[in-house]
Amino acid sequence: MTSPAVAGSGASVDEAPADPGKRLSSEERRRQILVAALAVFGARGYEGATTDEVARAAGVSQPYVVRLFGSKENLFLAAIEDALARMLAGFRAALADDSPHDPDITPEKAAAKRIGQAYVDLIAVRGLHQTLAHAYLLGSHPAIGAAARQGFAKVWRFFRDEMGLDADESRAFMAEGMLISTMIGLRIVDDYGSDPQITELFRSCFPTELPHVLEVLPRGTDRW
Amino acid sequence: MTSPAVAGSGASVDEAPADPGKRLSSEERRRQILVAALAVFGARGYEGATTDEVARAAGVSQPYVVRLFGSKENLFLAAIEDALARMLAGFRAALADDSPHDPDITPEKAAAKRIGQAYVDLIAVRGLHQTLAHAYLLGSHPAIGAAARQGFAKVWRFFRDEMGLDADESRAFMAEGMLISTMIGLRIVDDYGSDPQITELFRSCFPTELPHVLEVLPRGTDRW
DNA sequence: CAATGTAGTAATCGACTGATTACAAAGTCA
DNA sequence: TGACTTTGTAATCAGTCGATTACTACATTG
Repeated sequence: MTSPAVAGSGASVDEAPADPGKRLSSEERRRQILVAALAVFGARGYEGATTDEVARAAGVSQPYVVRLFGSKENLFLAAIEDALARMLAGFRAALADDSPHDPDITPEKAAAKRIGQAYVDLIAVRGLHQTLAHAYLLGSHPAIGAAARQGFAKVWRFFRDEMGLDADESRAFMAEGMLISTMIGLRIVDDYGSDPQITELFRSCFPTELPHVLEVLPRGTDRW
Repeated sequence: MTSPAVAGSGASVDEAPADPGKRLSSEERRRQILVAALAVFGARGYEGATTDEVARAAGVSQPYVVRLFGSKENLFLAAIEDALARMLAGFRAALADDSPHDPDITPEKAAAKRIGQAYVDLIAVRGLHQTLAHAYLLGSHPAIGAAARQGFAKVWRFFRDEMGLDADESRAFMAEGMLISTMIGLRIVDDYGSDPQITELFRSCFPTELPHVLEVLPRGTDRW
């Protein structure tokens, strides 16, 4: 395994392997591998990703990845659980944030804006949105499908119960989220500025966060 | 190849192989294979699907699938092109439909409703929504990513130019579409009725089309 | 009927990949 | 120091999959 950097059919996901020869606790190594896994699974999907690519991105050997997580399937399940936990943590922090906001809008509107921003900010966690989106499409898979449904329902419950939105508002929120995830997975940002239609679509989706999004999203030849 | 019906790790997609021994024109066979491809790619994704599974679903041998389309990648590209053409054809038919509508709503609202309905009706084309959604997540893939971006932009242009929506309305439309695709890919319908939260989410997404959706969407042990 | 083109398959190959095994090296602690 | 645990790798295997090759059977046409 570990083919000599043949650069597969498309993007390569190169995480910094950190300084070599360093021994870490298995817990810390596990966290590193999860970060790498989000990037690789996000770019290639569950089946398209290889444990070897995750390993190289994390700076460890392929067998070690398999041993730490038991199997590729378990690694993917751990990755989406991690992604979901990060997302809900970000949402809860944004919800609890009581810094002064524009007095012209209601506190509910202000909270909604913060949470939308938190969702967009998660773009910075490489592959998080894409990995979740991939998981959402694997409903037919016995193990992954069940986990994905549970995760999706968890987000729904956050909007309904913790944020206090009604069903229609929650649906609208999730719909915007799915669109944003789709556009990230599409790498539509690559065409921003070149195609006027795409530019318009992009502007419409990130009305306020545009500068931040363009900054945090690698473009052009940059691969992730 | 063609393992003896070992039923992979999850769903099996069994298309009727029609009566055997029948020779068809390559054009007709191509169409059959595209139907099978949508079902298989939709359930398993691009990398997860195998040309052998597509072949069995279409009732032909695996090498013939490869020969007719050149490669698995070309087959996938043909599948998403077919899916998109079907979708836009459905949209255009719904837009042109001038049957009498509720006089309480504007013609624009009525057209929007018809097109939403047309989108939901495409659920009947097995795997169409899911295959497109998979394609949308492969933005990093050199060939598929480019095709997916073009297709996505095509839909956007339909809403803006042919349907005459403004940017915000178009975005809202596409967002709802992405949410619907996600819920289909998740197979959330499987949990409809069992989990009250899911039932609510589902009802919120298909407010009017619910009976039709529940009818057209196979549930429970039924695999697709 | 011969000739040529078209639809289709069986067999098989080479590359890839997840997993396993066996082993090495570094820390830990009595 | 020496036994034991933990982190980590090299080597390799068995299964899978897309693609290729070589072939057969049916159809069409002159």
